Amino acid sequence: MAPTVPAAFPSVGKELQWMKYSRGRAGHPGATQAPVPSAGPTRNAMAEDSVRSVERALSLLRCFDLNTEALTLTELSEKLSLAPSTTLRLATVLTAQGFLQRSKVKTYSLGNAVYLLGAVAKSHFKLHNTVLPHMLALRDACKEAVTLYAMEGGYRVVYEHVESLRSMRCVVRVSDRFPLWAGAAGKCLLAYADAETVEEEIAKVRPIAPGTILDPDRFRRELAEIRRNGGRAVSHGEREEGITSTAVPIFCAPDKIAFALTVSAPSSRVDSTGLRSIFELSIQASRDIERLLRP
Amino acid sequence: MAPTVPAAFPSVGKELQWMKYSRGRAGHPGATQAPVPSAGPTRNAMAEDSVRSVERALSLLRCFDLNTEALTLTELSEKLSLAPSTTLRLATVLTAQGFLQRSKVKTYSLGNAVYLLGAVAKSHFKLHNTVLPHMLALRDACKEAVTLYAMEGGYRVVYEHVESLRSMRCVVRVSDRFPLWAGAAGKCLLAYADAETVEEEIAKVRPIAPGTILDPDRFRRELAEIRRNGGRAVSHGEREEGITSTAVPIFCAPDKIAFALTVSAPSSRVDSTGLRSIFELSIQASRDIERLLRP
DNA sequence: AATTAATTTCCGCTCTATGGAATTTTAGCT
DNA sequence: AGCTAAAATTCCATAGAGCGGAAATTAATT
Repeated sequence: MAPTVPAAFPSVGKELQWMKYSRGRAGHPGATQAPVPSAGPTRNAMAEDSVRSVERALSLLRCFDLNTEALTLTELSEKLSLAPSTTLRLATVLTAQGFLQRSKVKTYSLGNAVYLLGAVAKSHFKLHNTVLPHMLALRDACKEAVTLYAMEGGYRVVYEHVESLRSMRCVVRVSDRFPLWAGAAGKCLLAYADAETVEEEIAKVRPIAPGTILDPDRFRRELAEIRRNGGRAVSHGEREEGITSTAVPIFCAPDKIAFALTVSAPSSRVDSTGLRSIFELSIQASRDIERLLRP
Repeated sequence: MAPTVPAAFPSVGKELQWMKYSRGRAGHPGATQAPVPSAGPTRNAMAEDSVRSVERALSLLRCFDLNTEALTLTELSEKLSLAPSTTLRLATVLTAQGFLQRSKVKTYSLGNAVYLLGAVAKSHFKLHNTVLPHMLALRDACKEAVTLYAMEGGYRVVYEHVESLRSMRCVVRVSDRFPLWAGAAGKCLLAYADAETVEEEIAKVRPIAPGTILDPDRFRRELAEIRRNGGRAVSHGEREEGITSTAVPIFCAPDKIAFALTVSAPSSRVDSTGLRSIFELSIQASRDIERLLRP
């Protein structure tokens, strides 16, 4: 059902978790993507050991993302499919504990407790602390932006990012989420996903850039090709016009992908020999990182 | 009762929240401080609108701080005064949602959801985005470390910090917490707190550095003096030997302090004229920041 | 002022969340 | 290894926490 997320190196003290999303409900046309955390009556039969109110409270926190700074009570209760009274109660508790804050115009946003806890998490995050140096080195070698993606809840989300130093750069932010069905990282991650997940993603495809792969068969063939190449994936403007990017997998076990490591650049700066050297450097970095994340 | 925290500029979209702490239970002797979030049966009579399980789950998250990377189930349930079975259930839900992660040795630590949400909170945090530039400017002017503290749960916690560029520096980390009864920032914050809070803090005093003010009367007199000086506070090795630091208040309303802005340096680098200029620069920065946070 | 929408309070019912006790697993010793 | 103690996990009957509908209040809009 829900796209199972390959658990990352358990030893890293960092395991990616599944997340269930409700039907995408179109959303604002503006933002690239905006998944809706479901906390509603979608109580999938099983789901043992649920502490419903806690699950809901956490889903409430997840309603906020880089493009969603503030939400009203109504918006929250709609996103969560919860009664306004229930939503209010949860929001009140979260606010009292500093996980949310309320503006005088009665909108909620993430509170200082999240900010502070985030700093704590960051300081302990092995991923952050050990991988970033390697990404920096790769950036310096390629002179282009380097990003680390993981699959999560039907998206690829940015876990780490290092900007290029050129004045024209490709920039994303930690916590940004993009579709799996467009772009090198998406294909790389999907190449090692189960067929079910792949089909789910293929069903979502829609043209968002000139290079978007619209033909399902071509998409499937490309995934197979990528797997045959040990995970190397390229995209020419699939997600955004004029960007060429490469992706290589970071495995936590044979054929079990944890992350995709990408290098992104304006297409004009990348020729075929450049591409080859980027892959070489990326693969090397990937090997190093895999070793780092091992037990 | 619980030390009431002065609400910061409500308009900033950032309001500091109270938090209740149980008796300090000594804690490790190593770390400077380690408050224990109470989620236990200390259900203070009132406390309406409680969603107990959510409150407990949030307290569980708060068990982790910069000095507490991982905790076992038992440690958690002790910290929270909850039955192991209850703690396990909460921890399981938090883990399933990515707010916690479990290592193979069965210790819990903060999960990637916290890391990612923290990035979101940071990107929206007006405080972070508007204040930091001013702190950087102050650092450049003073050539010394600049830190922003707020009072919270009987501590002063670091909200922002900019390091000095000298090779000998005073460094703290966002989310670090220190006592209110030692150091310039603590005195500055207490100078505008209510008498009850002040007395609570005075009761906690113990010698942690050569400069610690042990005499209650002297402490009270100094707070009065600070208030008379518009909030300017100095510390000579009160919290840590060899560090001199200054603090000035950032008000959100007349006599309502939101933050303390400090400059910290090795005592050897600060003479009385240096101190005067630091205060001048700090006050100016404080004014600027207050204006920024106004609306 | 009138209308509508959003927020908040209230309350009775249901099923969730609880913690003690029992069981299993893990860790620590000899 | 075998044994013991501690920690983790499962189970379950029960209390009462959390739920959401509906009403009341407040704010926004015309």
